[in-house]
Amino acid sequence: MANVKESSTNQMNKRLVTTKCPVTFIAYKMGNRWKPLVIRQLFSGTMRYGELKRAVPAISEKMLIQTLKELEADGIISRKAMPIIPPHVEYNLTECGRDLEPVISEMVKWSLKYNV
Amino acid sequence: MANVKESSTNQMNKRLVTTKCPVTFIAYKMGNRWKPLVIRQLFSGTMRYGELKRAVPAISEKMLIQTLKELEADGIISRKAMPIIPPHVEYNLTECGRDLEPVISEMVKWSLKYNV
DNA sequence: TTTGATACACACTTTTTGGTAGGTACTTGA
DNA sequence: TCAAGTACCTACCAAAAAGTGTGTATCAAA
Repeated sequence: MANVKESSTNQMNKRLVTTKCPVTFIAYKMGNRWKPLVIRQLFSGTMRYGELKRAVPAISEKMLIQTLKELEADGIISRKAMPIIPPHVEYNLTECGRDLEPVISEMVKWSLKYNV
Repeated sequence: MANVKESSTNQMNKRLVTTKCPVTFIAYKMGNRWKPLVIRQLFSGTMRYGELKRAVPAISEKMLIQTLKELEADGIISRKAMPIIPPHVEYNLTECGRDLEPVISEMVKWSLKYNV
């Protein structure tokens, strides 16, 4: 997405680890700072870019679109842009994204048990 | 763990996000590069430092102890050091760590469905 | 005519993570 | 006496992630 040095040991290890371990694989798909928050919003249905922005107020616009682009590239969400002015863009979970529900629900269970 | 600037926006957002979102909370606990691999090893029982090193060959010693220290600090694993020479140190999952099993199993399911 | 809303894009800097390469202490076996 | 095994620790550097600030086009309302 943003300036990756494919030849670095870091990237080699990342590839190694994500191909050898299913947990690390999914962790890289949905485990960074903002992805879970965006995914969670979309569980309740279609949302526009601006709605997402307001729903996750602490996120910067850069991180929001970056997150959305990555999720889209990974097939977790879909993007539908209406060719009108002013622009109107809708985001949705794909089937793959909706399949994250049981994963997320187990994560929430654990967190509620061991979090404050 | 290593040189964190508590006052940065980065850290503030991290705190915000991990306290407000249970998914992000657990993601930070077990979702970085090496933690899942180490945790997985320990699912099969007690292991010594050197055994873990051999079981996860690509990991550097620095990352291995760093990973172990963090998991220990988070109460996910326990460390037992025998006061003998040469040293003998055993690592184990705590109850909290073992409770990651259902989470991990859901993650694996998703990964196997959507991975190559 | 300026402002606001829409949904971004891009250059730049700060902060964090991960990797490299060395060293520690102590003992046993060759 | 020299190497090997045990379980680490530390300083340093490269790379990635996250954050800041500005700019884009188009239209409608004030």
